[in-house]
Amino acid sequence: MELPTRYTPADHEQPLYQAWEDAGCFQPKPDPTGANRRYTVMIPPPNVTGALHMGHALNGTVQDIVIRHRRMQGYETLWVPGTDHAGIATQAVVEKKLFQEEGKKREEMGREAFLEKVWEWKEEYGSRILEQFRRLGSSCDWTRTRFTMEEHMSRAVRESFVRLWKKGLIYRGMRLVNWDCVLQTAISDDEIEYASRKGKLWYIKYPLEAAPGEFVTVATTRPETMLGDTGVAVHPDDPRYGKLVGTNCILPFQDRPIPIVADESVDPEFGTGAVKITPGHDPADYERGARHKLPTISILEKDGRLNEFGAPFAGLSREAARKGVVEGLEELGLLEKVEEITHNVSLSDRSKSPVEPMISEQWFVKMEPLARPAIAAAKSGRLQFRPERWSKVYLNWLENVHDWCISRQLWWGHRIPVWYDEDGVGIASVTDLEIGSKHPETGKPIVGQDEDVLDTWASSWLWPFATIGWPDKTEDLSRYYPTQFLSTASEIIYLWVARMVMAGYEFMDDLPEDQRCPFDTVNIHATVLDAKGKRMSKSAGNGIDPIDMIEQYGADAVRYSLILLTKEGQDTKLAPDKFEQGWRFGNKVWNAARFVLMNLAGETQAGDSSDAARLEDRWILARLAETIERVTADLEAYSFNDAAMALYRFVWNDFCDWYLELAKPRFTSADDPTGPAARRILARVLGDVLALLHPFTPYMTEVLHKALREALGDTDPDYLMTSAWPTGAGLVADQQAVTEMSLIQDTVQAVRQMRVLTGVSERKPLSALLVAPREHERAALLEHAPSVRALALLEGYEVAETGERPDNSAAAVAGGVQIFVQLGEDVDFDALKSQLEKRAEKLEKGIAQCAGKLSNDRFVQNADPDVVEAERTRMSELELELTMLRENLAGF
RNA sequence: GGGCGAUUAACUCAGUGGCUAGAGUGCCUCCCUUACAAGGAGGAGGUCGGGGGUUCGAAUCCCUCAUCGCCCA
Repeated sequence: MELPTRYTPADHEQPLYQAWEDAGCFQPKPDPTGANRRYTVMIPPPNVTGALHMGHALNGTVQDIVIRHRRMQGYETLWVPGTDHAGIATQAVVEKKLFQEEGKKREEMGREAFLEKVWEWKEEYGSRILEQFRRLGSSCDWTRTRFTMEEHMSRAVRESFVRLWKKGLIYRGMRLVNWDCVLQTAISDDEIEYASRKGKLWYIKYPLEAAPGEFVTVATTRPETMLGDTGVAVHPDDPRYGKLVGTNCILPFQDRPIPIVADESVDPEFGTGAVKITPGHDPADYERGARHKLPTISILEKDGRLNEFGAPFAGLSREAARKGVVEGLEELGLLEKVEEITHNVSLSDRSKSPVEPMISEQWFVKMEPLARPAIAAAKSGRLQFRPERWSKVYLNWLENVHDWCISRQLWWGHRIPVWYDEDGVGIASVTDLEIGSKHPETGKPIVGQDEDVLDTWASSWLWPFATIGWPDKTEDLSRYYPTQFLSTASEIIYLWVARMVMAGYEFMDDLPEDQRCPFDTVNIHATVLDAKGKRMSKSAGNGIDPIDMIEQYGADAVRYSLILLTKEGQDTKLAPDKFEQGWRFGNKVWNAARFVLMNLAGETQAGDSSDAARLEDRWILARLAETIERVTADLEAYSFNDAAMALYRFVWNDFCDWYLELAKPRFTSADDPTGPAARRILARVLGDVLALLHPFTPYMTEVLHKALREALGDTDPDYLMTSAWPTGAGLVADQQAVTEMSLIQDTVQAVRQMRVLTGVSERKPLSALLVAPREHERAALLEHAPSVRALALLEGYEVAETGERPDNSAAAVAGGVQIFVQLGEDVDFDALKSQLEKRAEKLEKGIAQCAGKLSNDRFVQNADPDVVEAERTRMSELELELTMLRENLAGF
């Protein structure tokens, strides 16, 4: 089997992905152990209008690692993919497209025709982000792909709505909500973005009713809202205004008297310390107004124009009204001053227009009863967060939860399943109610359905169970719920995670209490930042497109790099060249595999510790055993970065740097008796490494696995993806081999260092005398002489208990072994000498530290006996080495 | 304003009480040795943000200050 010298991801990725999919590898298979272990992950459904960004790529990688690892362990695994219908975003995209391409507005088309256009758009463009998840290698079961607007999800949404309705948890009311005047809908908090803008602070004088010619001055950034003012607030302890509390001032333009009230929430430092109260257009004022029983006036129409309460500016847009108000105040002499300020403004995520807090009639869900079990789940440990600290964010939100505004004035979404009779009395129903049919409670004829749709989250909070059948009692639902792992971004903890937990407890109520929580572990992945530490965002244009990186470096490199760079829960700064690390590692693995394959020479068996013929065999298999154990434990603990690092070190620093080099001489002569053992061990190590790496780098490992299996004579190998996870069977964690091997490594490195520091070519054969006073080191150096000689290129090789330094020799120390190497005539020892001196200083420092500790009675008495013993051992090792070093230095 | 996180080598980051504080990149010297020059061998480089405290012992725990960032209001 010949592999090309380089791996070309583009040649393999898509065909391989297709092959896996065609073979049904992504679909759940029963646990072969018969233990019925199952592992389910639900993808956080990306926005159907979205494109893959680095956060998705990281999160997709994390989920795929988890699911591939569990699949290989034999769990019956299911990863459900899908998208959410993103009400506002999608409607806005389609509206914009329609207007640009056909010059049509949705109002002209009507609801049904418009929704048809949205579905057409979805069919054409809506699978883009899922296609991008495929590029990443995500092993989702695509046969179970879900979309929050599909028929089945609709039924689930209606069922959930009706259940809550029947329990009295849904109500309708006039509330202050975030209003998008362009899209003309209520929007949720998460659909708002904040931008720092230059603005003005206007100081407006309100005449005092009882004292003509005197004023109270309020400062505001939004002067036009004064038309809806119903009061002025000051801090109760503010001496400037104490005597005014309880009196009225007169609202300019409308000459309405409004009261001056004292309220703790006022910041005396802001502006003049007196603030206008506009309950109809400011959330803080809404609460102040409620506390002081002030009326609420809404001065805006749904499109942002002023209504009759905005007199004398009725009919003007917000912007025109502001201009009119400011000019009018100037004319009236009521504008005290204007300051330039920088402040945060709230913009609608989609329309980029300023968000207008506005009173309107909306549907709400009472959250407090739903929150209770969700709080208990986190407190009892039933629900775990990783990193744990995020549970605080979750609990803080749930413990201060507000009722949830679930209605949106959109067309694209689940229409609220409420029908009204002629008196406007509503009833929720799972099935459509015919116009003219009798209202089940009032008996009066039904006249129509509520026009509004539900917030997208009102469907996505059902995701963990509605995707697998709920409200039907399906086989999937009973098999795969509750799930085990949810990985998502921190900003979505309360918007989505908390709501899913609430929904799980509320709607999966036919399960025992501890089975209702929708997942065991919530993993909060790192936030991906740009090279300057700023959040990547489309609007800032500082994002790195994962697909570009996949095309440049390959999906495996992108995945592995992301995991190497990202310690769980710690934000990560990313630049395009960071992906080189994963790419280099892939190249290393590829070439190590090439070496193995070109040296197998017909061997068909992968070996184990019983094959070990030499020290390096016992050593690499011991290290393999350690690595398998470590990686398995790390993955089970969701420590992806640790697992990836452990594999990196094993593959590069142990297998490639040492084992492959030591194996080479065993293949040069065909009759080397240890050749077959080396071949079997290479096959074993490579095979296990590919399996361990597979969750991280699925494509390349699958390609190499096939090549390896074929080289071992397996003509029709199984996919690595569905092969068994390594267990370390047959491997001995031989600690003595590890210790002996490090003596060999230290000795070789000491000789290499001598060569470089004295300028003697690494290709020039030399003679060495190794003086090892201790028997075990002497024995090891003798036994493993071929290894040392090969790696250090030593022609002459002598090991002795005692010995004098030969003339013209360089000297070094490796642990308790003195190394004398004859380099030839006229060699400059200065560099070597100063290196040895530096080493001696370091040893002295270490010895001083040890001595300090050991001479401290309190250390000896209080510290763990093992620690004290280790310190003593270390001290004597350092002293031995220093003594040898001093002898050597004296000889230069 | 509230909460959270970060500050360790030139850069990006590991390292939560005990080996001589590590890795990748970058840098310097040497090497195209038949897996890989996308590589190999060797090397330089850190008073672990400042200050205080706890401890036999602190990068690690506590307090405090500073700077940066994120989330929420």
